[in-house]
Amino acid sequence: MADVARLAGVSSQTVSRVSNGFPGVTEETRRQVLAAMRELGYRPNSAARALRRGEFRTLGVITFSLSTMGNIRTLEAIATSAAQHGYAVTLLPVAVPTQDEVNGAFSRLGELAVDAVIVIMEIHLLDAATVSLPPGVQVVVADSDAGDRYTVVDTDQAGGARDAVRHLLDLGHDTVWHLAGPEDSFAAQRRANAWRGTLTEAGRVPPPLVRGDWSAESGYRSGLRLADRRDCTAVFAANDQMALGLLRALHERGRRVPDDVSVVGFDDIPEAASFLPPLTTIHQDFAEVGRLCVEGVLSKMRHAGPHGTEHGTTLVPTRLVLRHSTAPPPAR
Amino acid sequence: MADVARLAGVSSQTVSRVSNGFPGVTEETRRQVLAAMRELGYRPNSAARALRRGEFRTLGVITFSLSTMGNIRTLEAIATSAAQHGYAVTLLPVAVPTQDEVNGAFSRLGELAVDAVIVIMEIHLLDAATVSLPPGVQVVVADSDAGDRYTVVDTDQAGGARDAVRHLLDLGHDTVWHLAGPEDSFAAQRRANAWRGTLTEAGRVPPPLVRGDWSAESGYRSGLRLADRRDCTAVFAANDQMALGLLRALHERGRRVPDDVSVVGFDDIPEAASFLPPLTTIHQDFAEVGRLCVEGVLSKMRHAGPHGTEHGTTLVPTRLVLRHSTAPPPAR
DNA sequence: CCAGCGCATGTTTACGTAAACATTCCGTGT
DNA sequence: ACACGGAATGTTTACGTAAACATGCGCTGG
Repeated sequence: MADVARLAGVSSQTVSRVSNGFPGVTEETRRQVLAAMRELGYRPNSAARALRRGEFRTLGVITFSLSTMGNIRTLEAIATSAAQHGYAVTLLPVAVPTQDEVNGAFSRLGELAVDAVIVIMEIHLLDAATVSLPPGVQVVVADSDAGDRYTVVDTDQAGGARDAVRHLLDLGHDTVWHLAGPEDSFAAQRRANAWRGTLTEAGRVPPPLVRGDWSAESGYRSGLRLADRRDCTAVFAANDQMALGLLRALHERGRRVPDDVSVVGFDDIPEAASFLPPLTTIHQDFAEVGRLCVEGVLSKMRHAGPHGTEHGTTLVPTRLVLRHSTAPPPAR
Repeated sequence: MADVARLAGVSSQTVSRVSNGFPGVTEETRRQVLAAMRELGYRPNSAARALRRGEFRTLGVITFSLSTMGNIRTLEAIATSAAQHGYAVTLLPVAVPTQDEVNGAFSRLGELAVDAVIVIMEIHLLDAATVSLPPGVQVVVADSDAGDRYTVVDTDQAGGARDAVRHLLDLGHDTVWHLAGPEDSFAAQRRANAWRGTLTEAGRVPPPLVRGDWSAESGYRSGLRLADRRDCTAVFAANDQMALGLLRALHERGRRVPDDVSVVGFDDIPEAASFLPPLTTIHQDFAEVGRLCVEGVLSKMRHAGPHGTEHGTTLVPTRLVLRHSTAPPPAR
């Protein structure tokens, strides 16, 4: 910076002003400074900048393995949205979802160059960890509940599940089976609860819940069992991958979709339109979730009161995407 | 830090030594300092640290949309591997793959808190951009070629494609059709070249190349055309998504897989095992690619000579995963 | 015609850390 | 007993930036 100032024949402070786009610099001077910067290949040193300003212009994102499509899409939206606000995003991968690992991530985060944190994670592992967060670092949680203790942005899991079940009921099915996600997932829990609730509200008897683990393979295994039940004509799978496995199992057992069995998924992954048959599913707007996470955390940073901010949950609506995996039940 | 020093009754320099795990501190003193740190909730300020040390312990990753499974898995491996080396990862998303966007990403990167850069991207957009990189920032490119100008880590695209084609030839097919990825992708180009080369070597006539864009939808569209050709008994799809679309098209047109047509994919996405039928495909080891990117860039940082380092390409081998989408051709 | 004001620019300083150098203190060998 | 060496710790300083404050200059209005 001193070199630039020397070359441009100004003081380093003026260089600083130009570099930050501050007013109070003549157009003429600005041009000279910019020219000097270019000539010397000057780059502001972000460490010094952060030290001086007391902020990093960086958001930390804590997440488990990026193996689920939802997390990835959310992450991508976060990165894009953060960039638009002039923030960078640094990734804090947590290899294994254990309390120890999460604690580790949070304590590493303590010495990390980050102004705020977005957590894409089930909440229960978070509870014991947050205490070690440096004061003043705001947190927003995606994909969880617990709006009373954290600021949460999430897909409207319940609404989506309700739409899926209603759609199948409207087609004339007596009841709807549910291929659920793993027990320790709040998203899975809420989809399952909404499924049960919607059925009960409609006066139907919820069949026993079938448990999967999000993977296509688990959908396939569950599907093999479901395929043998003649009274199963409609299945709501908690995600598209399991729906894919389910489709395969039904096909292998000679049960046609949608003629014999209707299937609805959840997520609307890009491939869902190319399943056999193309899958009717609940579309999640991950981009919106990511965007809201960023805006939420930035606004918390700006308005952080002395007594902390109040929390709450923001729900992002879903959308039922009709394709070809659902139909009225076969005539009896 | 000064507060900690005061409380522990030592100088700030001793605190620094403890905080960095340096030798030359009595066990007794160390304990006192650690206690003081805990009591005051001290966190080293990473901005000051970076300013003083001249390094950020952070790697930048530039990538297009995280929409392809390969990029994501590579990114995840990079993040994990970087964490193991004590490095954080910051994400530089490039929304649209245009020259302008890439240039923008690189210039933002100039003022970013990053010691080195890993680029997950096709090389041709990179050429004009790199010039603006701050000196001393090392670059490693994943998923591309151009080992003469950059240090590249990539899957052995050609080897994988060769294995796929040979497998089909070994089953007795006369020739193998190829459903290629988009023209501007080097990966697609290299898979296509290896496909053609392997056929020619074996004395077969390569059928016209069918062009897709990686999406399942494009695989479906191409598949509809392929399905009508009775002389097409074996297809090598350049990725699993297109293979999925292809499977759907063949099924719709009544051509059985693998009885009438054999299909081999590329990538081995987790869902491939649940396709109808389970897809024989080429497994890519993205985790290894990511790991090698990190190690490569770190080693370049350590051994950066005055005249720059020499480049080169590291290839990560693939593996043919046999499932149920391939069989000998139907008897004529 | 000059006081006074506002704008463009310069000077000083502090941000938190760690390298380099300085000091202290203790034990050992002669 | 004393000089010496080495280990533990302290002191000084610089890293690059930007806020706060200071300066100088031209222009306006009474």
